[in-house]
Amino acid sequence: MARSAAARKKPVSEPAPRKRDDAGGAIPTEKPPRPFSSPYKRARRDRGAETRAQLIEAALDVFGRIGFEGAATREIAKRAGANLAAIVYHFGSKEALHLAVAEHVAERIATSVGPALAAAADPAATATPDGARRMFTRLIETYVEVIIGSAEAERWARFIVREQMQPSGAFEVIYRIMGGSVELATRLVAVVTGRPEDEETRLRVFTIFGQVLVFRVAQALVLRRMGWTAIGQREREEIKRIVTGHIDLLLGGKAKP
Amino acid sequence: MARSAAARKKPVSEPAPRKRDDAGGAIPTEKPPRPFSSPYKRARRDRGAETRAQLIEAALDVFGRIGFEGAATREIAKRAGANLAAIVYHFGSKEALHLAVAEHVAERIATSVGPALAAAADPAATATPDGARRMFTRLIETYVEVIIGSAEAERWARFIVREQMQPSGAFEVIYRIMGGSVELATRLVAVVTGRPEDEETRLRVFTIFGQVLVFRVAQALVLRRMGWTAIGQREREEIKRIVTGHIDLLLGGKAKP
DNA sequence: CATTTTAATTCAATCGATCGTATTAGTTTG
DNA sequence: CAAACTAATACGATCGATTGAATTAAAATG
Repeated sequence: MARSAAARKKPVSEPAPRKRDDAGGAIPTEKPPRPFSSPYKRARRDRGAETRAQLIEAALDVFGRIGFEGAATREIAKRAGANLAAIVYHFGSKEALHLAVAEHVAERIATSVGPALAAAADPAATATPDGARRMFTRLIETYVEVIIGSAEAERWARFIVREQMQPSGAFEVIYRIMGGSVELATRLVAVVTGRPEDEETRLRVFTIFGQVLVFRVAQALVLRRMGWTAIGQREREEIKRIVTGHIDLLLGGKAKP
Repeated sequence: MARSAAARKKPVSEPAPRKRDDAGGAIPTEKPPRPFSSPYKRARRDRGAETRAQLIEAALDVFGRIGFEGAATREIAKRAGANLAAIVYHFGSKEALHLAVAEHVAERIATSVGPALAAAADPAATATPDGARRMFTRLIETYVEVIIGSAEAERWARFIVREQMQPSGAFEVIYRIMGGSVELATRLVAVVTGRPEDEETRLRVFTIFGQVLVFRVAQALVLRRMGWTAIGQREREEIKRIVTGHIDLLLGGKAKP
């Protein structure tokens, strides 16, 4: 009864034109893409795109800091400069917004590490142990920049780690890109060491990722211990140097440069 | 007016007789300690100790999983088998309970890694690089057990990681024990490598801790990637083997066993 | 030893505030 | 105008916290 009116009004449950086919290797641009140039047919300029984007950005921050249950939709709307009803209008529910944030994070990560991933997936570049090692090192350096570099990644990390500790439906979305990265990295390491992609190799890859990850998830401890106020370019280069040096030590004697 | 009655009744804001002098290296027993034998003066038996302990245990779990803001005091009280009002009665507020949990975690960690820390701090055992290496390896193995070992430690870890990503007053409490561990580990590594405790050495120690930490903060990813359903004894031993092997590779050629 | 007193603790009921969501009227735009 | 979108308000549920009475057991008293 009371449903009919609502059903007529809202385009919800088809979360947005933000949807892409299936993403994959494509590299989306930073800004929300315009639908077309302007055949002004049904394609009215998506006025709500900006609101959606701001809601997602605000939600990413609030969900990451406070957690899903604790996060208040009013706070998210306020930070996004949007109306409270906009959340339900654009996404359908708080939970759907949470999922949209996960998809956004997955997309942004794909954008950030996509080039390095694509390069590493090139069979030609990974034919020899030396080539694989160079690709792997580059991949890890990229991860250093992404994971502890950008302020944006700080928000991603909070959101993702929360999902790790209490996985929800959003974990599935995140896993697609994360799992692929780990899988690719494992293949590279297997080539470098000349060993199969067995349990040991997979675990070793995780420990290498952990060497970067620690600077993100234990950052409060790191900053205090190191006497740093922030991890800037200098600190990042130093971390890169240490970690790549460790990789050389761990994956066998370093080849000539 | 309405205050006088309340003021008379509650012992709050002096959180409990649970308070110890300053803890430190002492190893508290599991059960709440009796005040004295019984000079039956003012020392009545602390009936509320058990309720407090159960509230802290329940709060540790709920805070760790849901986060501070999202956690419901009703849920905590329910899990503790206590009344909702017991939280305010024993701790004063939800936030004070959060701090009490942090202190509890710090105490329990001190108990768990205390022996390994004390052994590692013994000057005699760390006089030679080989001795220092053995101590460091033992320390890391202890951390594997603590961080990804017991079910209890799993709850600690969730709580601590949350504090790292969004430090609150509880971070200060946790840092006391964590910072000391990192400092000691750095000293050991410096002895092993024969290098000073400079920035590089400190960073290297973090990367080694990261190799363990990753199995906690990215556990959902690890489980799915490895095809595990949980990290049990077998998986833990495998992780220990990998990480200690890495330590040998990283800190210089392994000495004879 | 029996009783009363007293403080510590637990309990159910309840408060105002805020939560996510629903509803409806109004505004903007092609 | 019709569709897309925002603003404002309402609603039932749940939040952390408060209250005052009931319960408990040690201490004081006779």
